[in-house]
Amino acid sequence: MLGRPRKFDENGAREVAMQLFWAKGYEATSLSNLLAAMGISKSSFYQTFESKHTLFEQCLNQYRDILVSTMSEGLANAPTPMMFIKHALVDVANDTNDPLGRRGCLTMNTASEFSQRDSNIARCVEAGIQATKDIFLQAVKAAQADGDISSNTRADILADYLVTVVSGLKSQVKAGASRKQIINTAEFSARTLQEMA
Amino acid sequence: MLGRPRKFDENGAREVAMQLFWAKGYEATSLSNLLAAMGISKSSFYQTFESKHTLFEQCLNQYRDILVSTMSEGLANAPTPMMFIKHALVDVANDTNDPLGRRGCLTMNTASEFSQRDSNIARCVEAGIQATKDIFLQAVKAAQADGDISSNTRADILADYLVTVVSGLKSQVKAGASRKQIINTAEFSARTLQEMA
DNA sequence: GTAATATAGGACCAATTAGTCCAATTTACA
DNA sequence: TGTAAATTGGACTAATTGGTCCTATATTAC
Repeated sequence: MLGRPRKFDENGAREVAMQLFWAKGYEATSLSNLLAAMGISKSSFYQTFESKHTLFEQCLNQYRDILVSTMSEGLANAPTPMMFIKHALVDVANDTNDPLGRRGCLTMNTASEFSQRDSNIARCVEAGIQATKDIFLQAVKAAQADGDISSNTRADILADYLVTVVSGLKSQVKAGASRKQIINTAEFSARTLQEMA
Repeated sequence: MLGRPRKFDENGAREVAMQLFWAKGYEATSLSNLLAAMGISKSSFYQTFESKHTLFEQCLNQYRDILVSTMSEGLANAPTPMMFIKHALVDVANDTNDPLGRRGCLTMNTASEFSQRDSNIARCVEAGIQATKDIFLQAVKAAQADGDISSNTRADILADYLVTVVSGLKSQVKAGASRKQIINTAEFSARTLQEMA
């Protein structure tokens, strides 16, 4: 290794950028915003991350990876798969606590902002959705094996349903829904899985 | 009435603008885009609509009004309230047919883009959500009276649930979900209402 | 010491943005 | 015919955007 070593932590800076993109969206996050938050100069930025767009794609993937590992751990550590599912739904209500929480899901925010206009981004978005769907699918199959969820409906349909409901709940939070309302909707959705014939 | 009459149709121009905002979002729709689509000059634009932001608020309200009247008619003309609800869910699948359909819901798109940053917009968004919620509430109560939906769950909770699921479905379409997947999820959601004890 | 690399900072750029203003023109009605 | 109002189009702002480039400096390994 030759030359002066990097003073800032690349992953840390990317994490900061991800938080900004998550809260404000891609377009609304200006380069100045990024530089200020990341605490680096424009020169360092372009040397390290190539462009705003490249950095954004990295952030999208990082978000997905974090989400996947968080969910996987959640599933592994949950008392039962069904309790993991229920928690995944009801936990969205906690996003209502501080204003910072009302930022939705970076993947779905991105889908909304410009997956239609950028096929690279669209692929990142689809990969992100698929990743969480896979975890829900695992959980549903296990819950069906446990008898907590009826096997009359195909597991992949239930996984799609869960992804849809969670993304709907996150949207509602972002749109201003109350904590109580999110809890009610989440609990009802969980009940539908348990009580369907 | 004095002076030269307006050559273009104000409501028509607003409608065109609404379509653009709906498809691309507020920021991504530039003034040039608007002028070209609306077919008027910059001078006429500012004389008639005051500003891009003002026009956008008008479009949001117009969108809500159209949605409300469409849904109200749908409910009034449906064979049963339950069939209206089911149709509202399954019909989202038709958005997958042409790429133009994959633009989500203007109200929720707006919530995602910048309801956090603009309290006026946030109020428009909340009013829009409340309006569709009210119609679903009406439908649910009627379906409960018909015995098509159990009365064991409060109607307002089911209305919130419906708003959440529909917005989730629209998000999934925008993110690239297949028609089949939307139909499956929508039909399952409809079944949950019918079969819950 | 020297080569290699990272740093900060600032000059610079071309493009785009929403918005203002003005002049010239068109159209109606009284 | 004159006045009021709407039209177009273009000139013009001030600001911001993402991005490039250059210089000077700092820090490391060899």
